[in-house]
Amino acid sequence: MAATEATCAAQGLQLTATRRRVLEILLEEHRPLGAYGILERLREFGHPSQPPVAYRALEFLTTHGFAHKIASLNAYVACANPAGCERPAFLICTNCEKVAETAAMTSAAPGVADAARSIGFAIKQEVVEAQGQCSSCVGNT
Amino acid sequence: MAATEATCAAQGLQLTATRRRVLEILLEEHRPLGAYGILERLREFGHPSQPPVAYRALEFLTTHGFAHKIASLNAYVACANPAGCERPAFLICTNCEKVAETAAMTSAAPGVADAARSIGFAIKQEVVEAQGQCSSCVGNT
DNA sequence: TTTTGTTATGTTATTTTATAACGTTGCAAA
DNA sequence: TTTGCAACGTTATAAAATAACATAACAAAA
Repeated sequence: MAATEATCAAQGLQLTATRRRVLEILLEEHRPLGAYGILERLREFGHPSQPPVAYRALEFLTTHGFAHKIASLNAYVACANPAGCERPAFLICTNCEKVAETAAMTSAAPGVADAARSIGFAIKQEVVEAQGQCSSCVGNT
Repeated sequence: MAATEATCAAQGLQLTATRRRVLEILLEEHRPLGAYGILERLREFGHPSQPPVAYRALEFLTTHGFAHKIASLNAYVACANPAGCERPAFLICTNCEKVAETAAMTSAAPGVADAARSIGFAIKQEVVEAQGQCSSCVGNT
């Protein structure tokens, strides 16, 4: 949260009340939350809670790397390392639903980078999401 | 298509009319098609076209590796190599919408595999999707 | 042959996820 | 002091996916 505030201050980004609240909600949960789950939480706090409210905040947060969308779940998580987040990849536990974010310094998927280079494909963005069981859940279910 | 037929025959899978038609539709398109796009095409051919029709066929096709879901697009593509498809990864052109499938022999994302190992996470499935521009589209848009 | 189990289909309705569109507000720069 | 811009509030709707339940087709068991 502090890192996010710092980044916003440094870059002149407006961390408005709703945006901040959505980020707080994501940080409190330790698992991905759907847009409508976020809306529910916002409602509890008396915020406006029509869908665009959540989607706008999420767009801001994901655009600037403060949160990420997990495409295979249609859900959102706070970034684990907002200060220096590049090419994030995710380990999604199908049992407890928690998500670990790997802060790969280099590409998480060099095999893909090689394949891309060989056919002249210019990669702009990577989505790398692994599903499985976290250490606490291995063996269960 | 031939490979798919062979696999179905070998494994006792029923490649029924609708399933076959959906796969043909995906093979004809050279780009990912949403479930409702598929339904439209089915309708043109006089097939029943309620949503579950497409989703059931897609579930069959994806479960057995004859097609893949592109999670970041909520869309589907025919598998480029149904005979020996493991750990597929995708290069998605944001300009022309075509998708190249890389048939990585090993994990497309070893960085993630390493991270997983180090925290005791057991990976069951990987989603690797890169967005960018294909060789024909680099420079455009 | 009839019954039974299984797999696939047909259909209606609903849920879940996401965006379009349009007016308003707050604030800073011209 | 108005003009421009970014963010917000709200209504409506689009797009994606699934729940639920009835029917059909067919092979194996009785």
